Amino acid sequence: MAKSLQPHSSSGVENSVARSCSACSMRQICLPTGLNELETRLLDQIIVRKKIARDSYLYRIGDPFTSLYAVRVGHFKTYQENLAGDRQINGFQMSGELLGMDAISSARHQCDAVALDDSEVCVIPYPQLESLFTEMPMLMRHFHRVMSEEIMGEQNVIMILGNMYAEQRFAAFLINLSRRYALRGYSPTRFQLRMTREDIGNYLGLTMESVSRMIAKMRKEGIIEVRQRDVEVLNLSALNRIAAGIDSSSLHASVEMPSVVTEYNYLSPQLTHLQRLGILK
Amino acid sequence: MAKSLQPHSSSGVENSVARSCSACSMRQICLPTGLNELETRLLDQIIVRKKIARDSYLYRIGDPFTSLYAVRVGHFKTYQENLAGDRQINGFQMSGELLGMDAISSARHQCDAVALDDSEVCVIPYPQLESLFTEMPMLMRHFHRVMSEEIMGEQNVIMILGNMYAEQRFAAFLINLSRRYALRGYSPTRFQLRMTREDIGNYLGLTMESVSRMIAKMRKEGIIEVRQRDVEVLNLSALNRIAAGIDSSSLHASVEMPSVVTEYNYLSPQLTHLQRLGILK
DNA sequence: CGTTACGTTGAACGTATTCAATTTGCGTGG
DNA sequence: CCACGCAAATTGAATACGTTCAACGTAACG
Repeated sequence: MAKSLQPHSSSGVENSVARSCSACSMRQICLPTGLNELETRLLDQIIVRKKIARDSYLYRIGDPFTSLYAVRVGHFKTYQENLAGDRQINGFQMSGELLGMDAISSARHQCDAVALDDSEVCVIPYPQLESLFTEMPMLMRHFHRVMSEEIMGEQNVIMILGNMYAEQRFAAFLINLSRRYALRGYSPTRFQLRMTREDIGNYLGLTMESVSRMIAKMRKEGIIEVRQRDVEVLNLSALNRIAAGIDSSSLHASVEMPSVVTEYNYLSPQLTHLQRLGILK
Repeated sequence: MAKSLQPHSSSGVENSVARSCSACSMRQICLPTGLNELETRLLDQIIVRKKIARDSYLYRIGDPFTSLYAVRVGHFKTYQENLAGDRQINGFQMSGELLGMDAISSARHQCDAVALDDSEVCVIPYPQLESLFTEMPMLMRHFHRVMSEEIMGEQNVIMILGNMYAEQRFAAFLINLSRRYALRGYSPTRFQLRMTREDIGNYLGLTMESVSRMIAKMRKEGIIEVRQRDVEVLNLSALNRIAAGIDSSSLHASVEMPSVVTEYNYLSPQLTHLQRLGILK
């Protein structure tokens, strides 16, 4: 194998392991979950990394499908486009999440995937991945779980879009982000929005203006604090109540009170009631 | 193997093959697609059939996940439920389609699945199915395509719910049904709605009343004829234009005119532009 | 033939959108 | 360092789309 093309290699002994799945902080969330050392190494051998600059495409609608992509660093959005040129954002992806699974059946990508930050992905050639499945049932099983999670996640979006008011939608959106950051070891209450208000609105089936109004409302009620794209969740249970649609807005949301809604456990691998109900991913 | 438990067996030589995938009219659409005779037989061995009466559950939210289900006869709806008890229908399933894939990751069903007709399903024990994948790469690959199609289908719903007006939504709904019936050898222009207006509205993020009004509007414009649940599509290209959002309603929709929208091919296994755009499944 | 579930239609209402004006933040150049 | 220009975000007022509420129809079934 050729030496690293990266400048500033810390030493000459830097080898493939140093940049392998085993050394990746996302290995408990990403594809190698549950694999042993040897298996991880086998998976490593088919993966290469790739940097994607902010606002540039990872892939585009119609591109031939060759690989899945795991986000290593950064964030992405994926969207469809209709004949009139309107876009619908399907989701925002962060580290450890897989992109491109919707392209398997048609062999062409069905979405555009755009980096929201300067990002880095692991390129996973799909035919080789499928070949590995035969030798590595654990990998296959986990892959199926990942696809199933993707389906669940989209069902949650369907619930949001089909059944919720603007305020509920935005609350559900924040809760979802909160939980995903918590899973990655980040704060569930303080994080940055990586996307514009317009992107959020598009994703939630609202306009940018409506999103802005929901933010203003929740700020006024002391549920969140937002400066630019920095979000602080001040009252998560109020957010949960709003998303669940059991918050009569006559109640003072800032008053913490025993609630019917079970507080969810940010780190539990088990699904909570709220997740099951589509409020969380 | 025991003799058939069914009454009225036409003869004593009726064996397992007579009720196998090889003999099933859905084999080109369902799981055994692409398998050879031997492989199909292996798949058969893990499958049993089950009848589900109209309005009864195939599975319920929270049920332990043991099997996937392929619809053999009849129709189903699947829906999620939120804390307030509101339901959101995720989809309607017809013959040859697979149910339960959203349960793989959590090992519990995430939806209720209810039969809209007296129906029959093939019960596919999931652990055994996964075991087969190791020996039958074709089966595995097709399964991945099926899951990927499920993801695509849900992305289409997201597009409908996030981006379309009531009229577009209903048009997209009809087009989707039309195409799926066509794939099964039925008429793309005459079919029965198996669900109530309320179910349609729920699925499309509308009320029953709105659906009713859209039907009335399209009838008045000569695009469809509807009597009870019998639908006849009189002007499919108008329907396509409406769904695509390129139909200025000032134009007389009943006048057939050259359109930017490519007429889609009902039977092509290839994805058309419209499908890709989320208007079709 | 009444009962019930499902569907249609009309009118008033409400939520989110549209359109427009302003504000804020940030990068660039004078 | 401030001025400028641009993109993103906020806010307000008018409008529109679909909902809600209510009354009426229609078909299936005992």
